[in-house]
Amino acid sequence: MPTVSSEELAAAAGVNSAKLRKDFSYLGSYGTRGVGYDVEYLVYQISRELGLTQDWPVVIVGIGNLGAALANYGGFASRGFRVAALIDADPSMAGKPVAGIPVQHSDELESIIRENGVHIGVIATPAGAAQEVCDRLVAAGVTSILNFAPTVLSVPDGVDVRKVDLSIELQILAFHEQRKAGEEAAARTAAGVPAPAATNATDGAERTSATDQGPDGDVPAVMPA
Amino acid sequence: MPTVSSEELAAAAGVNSAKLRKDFSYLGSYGTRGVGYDVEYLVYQISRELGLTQDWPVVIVGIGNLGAALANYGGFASRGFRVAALIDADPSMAGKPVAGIPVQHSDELESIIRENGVHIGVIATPAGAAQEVCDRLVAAGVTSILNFAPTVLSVPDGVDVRKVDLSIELQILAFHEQRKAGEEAAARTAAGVPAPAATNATDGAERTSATDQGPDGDVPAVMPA
DNA sequence: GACTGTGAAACTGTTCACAGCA
DNA sequence: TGCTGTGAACAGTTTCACAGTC
Repeated sequence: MPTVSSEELAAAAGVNSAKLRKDFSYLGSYGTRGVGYDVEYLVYQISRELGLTQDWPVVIVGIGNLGAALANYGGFASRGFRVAALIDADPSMAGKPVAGIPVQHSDELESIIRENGVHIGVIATPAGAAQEVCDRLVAAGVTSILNFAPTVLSVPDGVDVRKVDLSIELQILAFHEQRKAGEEAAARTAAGVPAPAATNATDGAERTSATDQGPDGDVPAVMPA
Repeated sequence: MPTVSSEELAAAAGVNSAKLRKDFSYLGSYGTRGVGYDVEYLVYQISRELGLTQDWPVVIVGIGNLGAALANYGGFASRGFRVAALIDADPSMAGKPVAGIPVQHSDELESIIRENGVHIGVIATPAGAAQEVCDRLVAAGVTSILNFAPTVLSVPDGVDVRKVDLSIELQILAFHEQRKAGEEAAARTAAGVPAPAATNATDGAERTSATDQGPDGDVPAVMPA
């Protein structure tokens, strides 16, 4: 399949073709009228725009179950990430290979970062250690941090942090599950009990049920502490 | 602190107070004019709306590093999730306790689901096994699936799937990292090279740098295959 | 006086619909 | 003729600003 139309791509992605064309147009005019998009060229252009053509060395700090899972995760290499080092505070881990990479002790953290020109760090430590690790990473030159520890990290301006909460996706599922149950109940009791306030409390958040398996706005932005 | 104002909450959440008040108003009128929101009551109302007051039994299928990490994750219990069972296809895992819960063989999958009234399943298997596990979960009564395997699952209507890709967050960081580098370069070359197309290609996506550490719309919705 | 709740205004994002090109 | 690229219409979201209540 050398070319693809916006219609085909849109169907595969579960969006409408106008949106897809408009989005692509922001990257440039990479399509051909009457024909569609050249697949190979399009993939290259999008990859470049997203930074997939670059090599990003990353370090993973905290080699417990999660750190090991991340180290073994195959998806990284194909997206331009290279695990430059695995770091753990436990001296008995030092030297042990995980996913074929020997674990290094956290004393080495600063020199590893500097020698490999690492800008991206992954924190998979227990909550208690996360802020200290974060501070050391930043001091050594890391400017982007992916945090799996259940703490909010404070960082200086210019450093990006993204926090991944493994339970938030479950919570979103439970939220919809609850709605499903509620709708059944409402359907049974001919005229359901009205919601306390505005009618759009029960808004159009039904999933498209199409190919939509991604994390996106399905839940109010504000959560309890 | 018995009560809290929309202003205080908004500052803590990194949003503006009007938005917060409007959002809360969709749940009902739980505040008091001149006073603010009663913290305990507010937490309860939001928890209820999000389904946190319910007990959700979940099963985790695939007890490798990631499955074990999930089983050990403390955040689940506090959000109303109860790990009803751990399931793995490897017979040598059977009976072995992980996070204090004995692993069960996948032959038991259907009976575990039925006996525990499980509606939510977590798939942490290799990609190859995911669709089969998914089909069995659905056949046994699961209607919400959290998929960590790098495959898109097909499910019948009425079943929710959320796919978690551990590398997508890294990719978002790399995307911003690339922009940081690009901006520096542009700043150095007095008048930077113009983007191929529209001016808003480089849009206002700078992170607020405030308390914003969550996954939210920072990246185009359409990704390469 | 302080703070919520909410219409209306401003803005942002999506979809339509079609001119323009291969 | 078929499909992109894009102004213009539309829809949805956020913010303003203030009336209403404690």
